Amino acid sequence: MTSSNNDPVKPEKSPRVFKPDTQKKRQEALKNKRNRIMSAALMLFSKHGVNGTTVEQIAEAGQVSKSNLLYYFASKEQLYIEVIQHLLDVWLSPLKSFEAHQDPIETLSDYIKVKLTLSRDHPAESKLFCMEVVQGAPLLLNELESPLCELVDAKVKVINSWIEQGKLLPVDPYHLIFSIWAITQHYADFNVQITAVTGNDLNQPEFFNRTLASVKQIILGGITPQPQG
Amino acid sequence: MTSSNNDPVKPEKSPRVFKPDTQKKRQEALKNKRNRIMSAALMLFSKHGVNGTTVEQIAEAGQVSKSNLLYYFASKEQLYIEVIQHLLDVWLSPLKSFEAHQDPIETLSDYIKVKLTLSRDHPAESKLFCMEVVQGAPLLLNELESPLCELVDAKVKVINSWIEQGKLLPVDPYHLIFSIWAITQHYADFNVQITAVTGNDLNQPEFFNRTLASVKQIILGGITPQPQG
DNA sequence: GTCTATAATATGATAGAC
DNA sequence: GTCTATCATATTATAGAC
Repeated sequence: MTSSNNDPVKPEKSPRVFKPDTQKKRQEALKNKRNRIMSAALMLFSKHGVNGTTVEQIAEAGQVSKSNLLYYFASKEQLYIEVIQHLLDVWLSPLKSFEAHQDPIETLSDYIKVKLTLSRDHPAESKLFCMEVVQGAPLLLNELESPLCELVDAKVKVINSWIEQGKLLPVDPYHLIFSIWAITQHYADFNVQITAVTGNDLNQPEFFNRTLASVKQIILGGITPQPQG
Repeated sequence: MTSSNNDPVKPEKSPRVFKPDTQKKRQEALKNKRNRIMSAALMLFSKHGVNGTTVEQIAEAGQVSKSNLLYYFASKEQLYIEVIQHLLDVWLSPLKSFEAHQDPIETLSDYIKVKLTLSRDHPAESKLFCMEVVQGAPLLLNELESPLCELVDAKVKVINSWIEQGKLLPVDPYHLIFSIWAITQHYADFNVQITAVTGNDLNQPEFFNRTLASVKQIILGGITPQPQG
């Protein structure tokens, strides 16, 4: 990076053969470029769909040439697959964080907050996931189905145990989970409609907080046991 | 074109010049053909997106030739626009049916049922609407925004009046409406995921009823006033 | 109104120099 | 690794006969 090569167009690409960590830097640069491309692809895919996005548009947004992009990714489909797979990491993680020994209302409340925060901070991921599933998840389903079912089944058991302990009013755990997903993701996926109707979006802190409170109230209000007496 | 033309491929296209209602029949046939094409387009657009669907595929599904399709619709985009516009009729109608003088829980309950029934019986419409909005509703927004806002604002007033009368616990009306939309539409749009997780879909009557009951419980449970004492 | 070419273009992907 | 052609193909739309 300190070499005499100061090409302003690609400052990250000046590996010095003298340095011992050249290999590492090279790999980093490569990784960064791939990430940049994938990030650009995610954005564009989520806005215009996969088939509505050209390789050239992605290349431009990722600040590489079209053929250079195809050097890093064998094909557009391969790029799409990698973007989708990368999505799943972001997507499945929040569900892992709720456990039976915790207070159900608090746990569900946290989960709603995490999901709504995800909708605010990663709308492109939410939208692309949405479109993929809406269209039948041709790519996603094989990879998603098994881990998703396991995760959901585990959480269903947790919810059922809460109900048995009287900590939660009786409710179908599957539909409870679906409802939380549906509502929280709706604020990302349908943000255009929401903004059209309310004039607000989740990036406005007051609106975020109001939304969070309302969603909690609606979802949790019907399943919170009343204090006896 | 006279009665002797019994081409079996297109049985609906045999208008007899002798009959006085030839004009009418012709227009009907034309309308039917347009409807068939639009119906095929809706199905394919909802499955593969607009850009993932070719005119030829639509033509095949609609049982017309590609060039014949382009005789009825000036362009693919024009066809798409008409499909989307046709959607709105189906889409905005159910919201019209709730009024202030009715019982709120019953009214909201009916609305949820109507919306969930729509998800069961018109999943393609739901999905295409979803994809269009997710992608920013480039076509839809101009047409949708104004009538949607009016409708929503009117319903918000109804809900607020219910709350003032103590018939409904305090809740943000906008988020209540969004939540109902989100959950009910989720069962159409994400049906692949729901089937993957539960093994069921809304076309199974038991599952439909269980879903309806759960959604009602979750949505209405938190906003139904408790009987005093 | 319907069909068979065919034009016009867009786009994914490759070849080969550097 | 990156670039400049360029190929190969898919696809929208049109022209013109019937």
